[in-house]
Amino acid sequence: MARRPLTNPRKHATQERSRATVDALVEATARILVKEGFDKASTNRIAQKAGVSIGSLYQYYPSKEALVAAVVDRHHQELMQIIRDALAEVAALPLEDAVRRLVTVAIEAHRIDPRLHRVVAEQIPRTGRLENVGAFNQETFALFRAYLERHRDELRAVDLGLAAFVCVTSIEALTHTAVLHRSDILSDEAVDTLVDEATRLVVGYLR
Amino acid sequence: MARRPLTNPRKHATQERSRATVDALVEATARILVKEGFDKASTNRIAQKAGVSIGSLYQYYPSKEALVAAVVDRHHQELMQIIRDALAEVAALPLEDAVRRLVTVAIEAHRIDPRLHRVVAEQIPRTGRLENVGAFNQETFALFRAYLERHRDELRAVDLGLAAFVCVTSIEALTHTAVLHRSDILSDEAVDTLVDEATRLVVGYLR
DNA sequence: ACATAATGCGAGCTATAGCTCATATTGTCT
DNA sequence: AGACAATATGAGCTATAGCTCGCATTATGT
Repeated sequence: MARRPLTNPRKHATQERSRATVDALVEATARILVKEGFDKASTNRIAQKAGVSIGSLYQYYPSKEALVAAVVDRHHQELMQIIRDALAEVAALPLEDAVRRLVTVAIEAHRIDPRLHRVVAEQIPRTGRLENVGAFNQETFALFRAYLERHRDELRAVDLGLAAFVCVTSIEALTHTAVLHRSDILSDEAVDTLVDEATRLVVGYLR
Repeated sequence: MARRPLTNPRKHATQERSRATVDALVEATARILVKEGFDKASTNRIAQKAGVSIGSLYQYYPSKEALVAAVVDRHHQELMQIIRDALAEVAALPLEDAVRRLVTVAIEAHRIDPRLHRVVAEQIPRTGRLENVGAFNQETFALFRAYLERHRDELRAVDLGLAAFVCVTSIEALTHTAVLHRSDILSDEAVDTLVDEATRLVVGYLR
């Protein structure tokens, strides 16, 4: 296996000024990745676009990969928060309502910044953040599983861990693929149909 | 958008000897990608491992990306053939039998060489082969849709194009994710359960 | 105000990746 | 056998990416 470069930030910035620098670097990295692709995202270019010197860049991030990883992590934090909120929101709703809402939220989340989402998905293997993604998914599985446990009376007999895997993976794939490769399915009228179908898929499976 | 390097082969090799050269190059690229990762796959290294001079490499492939694209394409051809065969095989089977068989085949296909499969999945964005993947999926959708048309009497009223999208995307995601990230679900005993669940998901949705 | 720490700077070094081209070898055809 | 095309070779050029380091500037605390 290839040895990966370090991807953790170097210092923890304490002053206001330096936090701004760090933010600018991550933001610039994201913008360049989206607009110009990974290859154009050289450290010099990132520093330039961030309005920061190359020296400062290396004070906070030990490598280009670390910056990309920061972008990936930031995006994942945002997504996880959306998922947590959504699952808290639907905790008491009956199965079908809950699933429908979750599917809708998933589509909305993917639509916030599809280009960044695509880039993040593409860059994950490079960042050595695959394990993090594993953890990320684990949390989602666990949260959804908790919902299922609470609503066990609405379900058929089924291993809840496995069911959570099946449902979450399917919903994620459908929304992800639709947003990134099938914008035709997502016209304002068509979205509702997709939501209906995904809901039916999951609900039909669970009971 | 970033301009991508050319990814098409340069000349078409006619003699026996040169075809061997080309094969060795693609094979070496695949091996290096799997064992050492994209960064270590320099053109010099590929040529060396293929037992071919760097000059010869550039006679057939204009860039490193072209070689990676060749690996991706080759893998996709193989997968598509498996899918075509499987769908031909189940064409006359009733819904549940057909789906169960397809899910099984999908898992088997992913298991042939999981590490290569993972690498290919990771490298697709870099190769500019996303459109090809689109086409690849289009064909799969079309083939499965044809099956659905033939068995319409077993299905509820549903847009077959959309249904094909939902089913194929779900099956692909479940098998892909299970093989790459959840080997626990794929122990010899557990596979059957996964097959059952995936089958139930899809069949329940379709009727 | 001064000392000390935190942050910022950017010219320039090192390494290596991608690639070319002049030349040599091997195959094909008559 | 000779001529022409196809294929193979690898030393070495060019460009640029990643990164360091010595020094300048700005903040903090007393």
